[in-house]
Amino acid sequence: MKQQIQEFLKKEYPDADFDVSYPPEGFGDYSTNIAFLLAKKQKENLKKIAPGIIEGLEKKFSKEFRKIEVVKSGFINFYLSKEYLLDQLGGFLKSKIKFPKIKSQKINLEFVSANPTGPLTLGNARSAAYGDVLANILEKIGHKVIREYYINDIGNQVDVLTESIKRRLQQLGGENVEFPEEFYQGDYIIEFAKEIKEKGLPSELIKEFALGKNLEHIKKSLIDFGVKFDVWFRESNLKESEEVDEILNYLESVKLTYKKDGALWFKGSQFGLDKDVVLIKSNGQGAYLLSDFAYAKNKLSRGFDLNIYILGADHHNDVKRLKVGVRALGLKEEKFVILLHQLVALKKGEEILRMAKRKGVYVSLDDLLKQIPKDVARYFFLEKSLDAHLDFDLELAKEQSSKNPVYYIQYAFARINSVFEKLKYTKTPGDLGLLKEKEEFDLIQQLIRFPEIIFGISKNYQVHHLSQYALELANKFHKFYEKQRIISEDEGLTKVRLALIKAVQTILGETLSLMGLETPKRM
RNA sequence: GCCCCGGUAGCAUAAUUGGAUAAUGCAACGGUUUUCUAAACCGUAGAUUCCAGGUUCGAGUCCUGGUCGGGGCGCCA
Repeated sequence: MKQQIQEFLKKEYPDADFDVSYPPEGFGDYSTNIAFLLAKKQKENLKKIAPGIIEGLEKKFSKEFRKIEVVKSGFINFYLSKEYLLDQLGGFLKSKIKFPKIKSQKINLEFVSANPTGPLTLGNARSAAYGDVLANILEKIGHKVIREYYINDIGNQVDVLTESIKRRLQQLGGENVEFPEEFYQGDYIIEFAKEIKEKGLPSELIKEFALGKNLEHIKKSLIDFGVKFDVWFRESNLKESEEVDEILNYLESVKLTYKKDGALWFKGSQFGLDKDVVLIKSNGQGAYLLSDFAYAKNKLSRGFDLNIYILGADHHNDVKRLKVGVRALGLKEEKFVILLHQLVALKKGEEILRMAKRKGVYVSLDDLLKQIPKDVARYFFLEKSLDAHLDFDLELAKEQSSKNPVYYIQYAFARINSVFEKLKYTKTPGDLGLLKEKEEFDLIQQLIRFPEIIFGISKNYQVHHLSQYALELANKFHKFYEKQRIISEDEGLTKVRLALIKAVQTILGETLSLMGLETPKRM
């Protein structure tokens, strides 16, 4: 309905700037600020303009609303009619959730993409939970989504990894070698070394062994966390690809590259970067940025209409560079969306530590999942905006795990189920008109927002709105449940109330599964 | 020094992207169960939205300056 109002107003008043939003309680179901924005623009009196707008709306939506009115503040408020609400409820019961129509796009969603140099950290977990749910939502609304993980399997960090293992091997052999700070300090490196020693692997295979081992581990952690990828894309595949040559040739042809100190530079400063950047290092190897450019081009060549990246805030500089690169290469900028998530720090008592894989200072996703259930962990990340900085206190998380709001939502689901164990819903809703109570209509109103919320998130990527929504729906159900009896002497009423909670359960189930959470029948 | 993100109740966060009375969970206090699951419900208390200006019908949200915290400014990825 929200979109319908929006579309209608847009058509009627093409150059008006306005919003349709959910008002605070007591001001109807929807509201718009078009009246005073239009009044301002046309330098007209609000009182003169509003009636005309309302008249048009009333004509168009005579069935949907029982009241459309302008209030003192200038908002136009919409009150849904009982008939419309019941009609929508009927629709839900036939399991037809009508989503706003969209143009289906082929979307590449890249997330996590942690270096295969060790276990996933909580920062990676955040990206994993958020990306997974965003993908679910985009699919729900009708897009085709590929979940992609970019593996940085070449470059300096891989060499450091390999060298770290070699040193540990030497130490195992009783040699007294240095182990510098910049090497990977984690215990898993020692484990790798032990295994390599046992198997007697030759030194040239150490790199592949370590990468393989780490990747395997990463995949397993992600599966434990309920996250699956469609494509695992190796950076090394780009190395010999035509994309790299095309990029270099193109940039050269438009004179955006030059040589200096034995390296090949890209004139990023012409596009607003602080300084130029290296594409090919003086040792002849491509810099990571060259891979990034090639990767972007590669994604387009695979026919994606939209490419979404979810990156940690420590990459914010890369965002600029990537965007500049896309522009310089003449690729379509609007096909690239980059979302940054703020970092997750580690809190131990009063101390706050920055996670660092190399230093071995981190909590891994595995550690987390050993301490708290998967659903609690996922929800913890899903309820927060990407912009929120997180100081993660594992002890506190463990302690409060049983109080996590996720159980509030799941409990509503289970409660409904237990009613159905007493009395089954027979697939005939009966006379919906018997629904009269406030709690009942609050529930229906919340139900019909579901497609609107999903649509909203598919546009603004604010995944945490979904957990918010689920919480509200559960809240409205619990209130209803406490106040009104579902199974009663009154057969007709019992029937429609069963139908109502059936619809609630359907939508609750949808939100839970979109978030990748269990739908428990009992708790 | 420059760039990005944040500062909201004791704690952790929201606020539909400039809207109406700043919301939720945890923590605190009081109450509700012979009836479909009390992991619930009802109520009380708790906020100068970091500070100072500004923009306008309207600012937690935008602008300027400051302040505190996180991150980034490499021929590392």
